Amino acid sequence: MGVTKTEIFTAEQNQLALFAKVLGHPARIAIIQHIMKINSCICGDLVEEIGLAQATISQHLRELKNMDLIQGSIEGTKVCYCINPKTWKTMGTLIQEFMNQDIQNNDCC
Amino acid sequence: MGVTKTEIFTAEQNQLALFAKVLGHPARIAIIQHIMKINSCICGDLVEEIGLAQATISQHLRELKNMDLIQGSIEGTKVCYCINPKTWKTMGTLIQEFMNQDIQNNDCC
DNA sequence: AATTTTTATCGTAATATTGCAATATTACAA
DNA sequence: TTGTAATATTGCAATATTACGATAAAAATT
Repeated sequence: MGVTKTEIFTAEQNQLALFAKVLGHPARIAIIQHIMKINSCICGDLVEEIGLAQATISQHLRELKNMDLIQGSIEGTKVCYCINPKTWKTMGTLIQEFMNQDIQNNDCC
Repeated sequence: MGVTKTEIFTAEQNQLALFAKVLGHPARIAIIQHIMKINSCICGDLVEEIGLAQATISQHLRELKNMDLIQGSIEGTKVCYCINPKTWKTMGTLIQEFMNQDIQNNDCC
């Protein structure tokens, strides 16, 4: 079917999965890393930086925007993107909470 | 096309994306949380716990196994699963490294 | 041996994702 | 206002994912 049965899971499980999903593509990882590395907003150099077609990059940017992970502002003909710190922190907390569950009693398998 | 161009990204970007991708479904989040909660390996009660068909659960378990995030051992007619602590830690380090990049100069957008 | 229990696999349908060419849109420049 | 540059959107093809019924396999129980 290709359609996820979100209704049988908690809101937290669904949100965590959505965040993980948007990070689940190397292009989107690379985009975020590039914004971080430049240490300011990026304006237009993503297509050369990452080797994908302009339409494809735009699509990945839209997905990151849909999750509110990045925000853009129009700067003439260009559009500048940067991380949305609030969502970034929300995501970080959710992921960390999930990852930090301690693994105990794992001598059974 | 539906096929990711992994060859234009670094091994680390691809691996991080693969880990994120496998966490990008609420059923797999729920499976991991249940194993953690039980605090030992789980043997067979996943289908009732999560409301998906047995074949679907088995498929999600296979994906977690493919990423080496869980390991199973046969216990009679049942199969017991637990977290693979080594991969879990590897993933945690990768994700944390990625998440902890500091957001500075984000007053530009 | 026949039955039951549990899990894996196969096949299939429905939907989602990835990628790109073509085109639209928007703002600036000449 | 005509052209140029940058980005978004549309439409499409190829592939991937999700879900489940049916069936297989393997061990335990009767």
